[in-house]
Amino acid sequence: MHDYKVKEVPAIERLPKRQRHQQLSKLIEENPFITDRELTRLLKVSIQTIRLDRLELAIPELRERLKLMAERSYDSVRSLPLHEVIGDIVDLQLDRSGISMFEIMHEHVFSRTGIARGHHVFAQANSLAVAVIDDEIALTATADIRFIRSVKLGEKCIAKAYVRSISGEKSKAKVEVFTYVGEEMVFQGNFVIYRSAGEHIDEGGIERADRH
Amino acid sequence: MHDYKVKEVPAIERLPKRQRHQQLSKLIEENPFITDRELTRLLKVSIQTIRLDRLELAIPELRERLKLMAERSYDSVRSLPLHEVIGDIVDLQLDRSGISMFEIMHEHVFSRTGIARGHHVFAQANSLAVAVIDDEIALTATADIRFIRSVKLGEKCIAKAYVRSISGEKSKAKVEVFTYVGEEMVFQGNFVIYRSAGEHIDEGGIERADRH
DNA sequence: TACTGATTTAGTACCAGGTTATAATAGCTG
DNA sequence: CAGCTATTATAACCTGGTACTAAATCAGTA
Repeated sequence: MHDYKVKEVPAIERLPKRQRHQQLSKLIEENPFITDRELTRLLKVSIQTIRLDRLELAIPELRERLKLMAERSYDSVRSLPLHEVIGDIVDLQLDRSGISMFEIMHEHVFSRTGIARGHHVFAQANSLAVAVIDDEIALTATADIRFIRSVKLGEKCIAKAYVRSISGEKSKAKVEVFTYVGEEMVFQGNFVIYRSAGEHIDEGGIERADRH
Repeated sequence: MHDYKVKEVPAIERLPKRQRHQQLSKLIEENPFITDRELTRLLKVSIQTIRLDRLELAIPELRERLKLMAERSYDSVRSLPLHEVIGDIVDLQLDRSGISMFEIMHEHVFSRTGIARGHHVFAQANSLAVAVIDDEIALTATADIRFIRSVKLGEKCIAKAYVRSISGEKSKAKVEVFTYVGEEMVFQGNFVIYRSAGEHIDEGGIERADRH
């Protein structure tokens, strides 16, 4: 039984499936939270096809994907129940103070000078200022910042944030952040952070917020 | 109907449940990957009790926990774009003005609210402010910024930078940046940018911070 | 034309890890 | 004893799948 014949012909019109596979991979990579059912809508094929595709491409099911992501992050996370932060939080006292560490890598510097781009240093400080606020929603309102000296490739930035006032205005908090490399202060910022002040914003998304 | 009488009595022997709650919280915090069934083994109570406990303590089920963790990590993994200018420069007149465009994507927002993280909006403005300075080295010295309204997923931010002063101080330039979504101003910042001003700042041997 | 084989769709049974609701039981306590 | 809480049991249902079988569709080719 001469089984082969597909190989001999260049198989020009075998594209549709390949294309779909590419699209599928891309879609899932872009949004790992997508279900097969949602994918059927996007790719216009049956759910079985989606599943066969995932099987062929060795893409695990939604739950496995989320579990893998959770595991990966769990390893590197020091059990903060928190928001997203640039830099590693090494200490955090909500509504009081916080410390994060951020090492300047290649991708953070101007390649020609090895000097860190300002917004990375800012991002560390900003996300720490947001993280230290103990509230459901915290957004930066204003910031007054000073880059005291430039930070270079390989340096470790230690940012220390202090919540200065929660008084009076309930919906705003003032946070001071100082970033050091060693003993030396390299950045200083005064942030005003909007906070939800105990209000509950329900997006119908993930949480089940109400439940009583 | 006075619902409370537990309060009146010191409730000395109400401990077992409280204790279990404490243990439960701790166990789940230590290992968020644990299932209810495994918890029954550890706490020696029925699975219903575990679930009632989680209900009371507002601890979501395993899958929700993993999803939350995955979301947190997914957000932070995609921190800041690593390269050069953030946003697309659509117009640039060195030492005068510049315009860049930056679309807020999934990776720029808090997943729960769809609101962009401040440092991305800042990053666009900052990198534009640096780009507009016609010098070998340009670094942010200070910035005074205001987030006028929050920017949301899908919105296109148009940042316009104007170089306000090169006078007097040769080594500093003042740059104003306004960021708009449509007609609406969403961010405003005053940047002071250090520039090499013909002088040669020897940083790691190479010059020119940016551009191209 | 009929056969072959890949692809796609459909349908069923089953699973984990739950939620929701309802009821029964145990244990104390006034 | 009634009345209460806490616990356990039972059953129906849900999501987002896996595993398997089978049928339908299309393309090529002998």
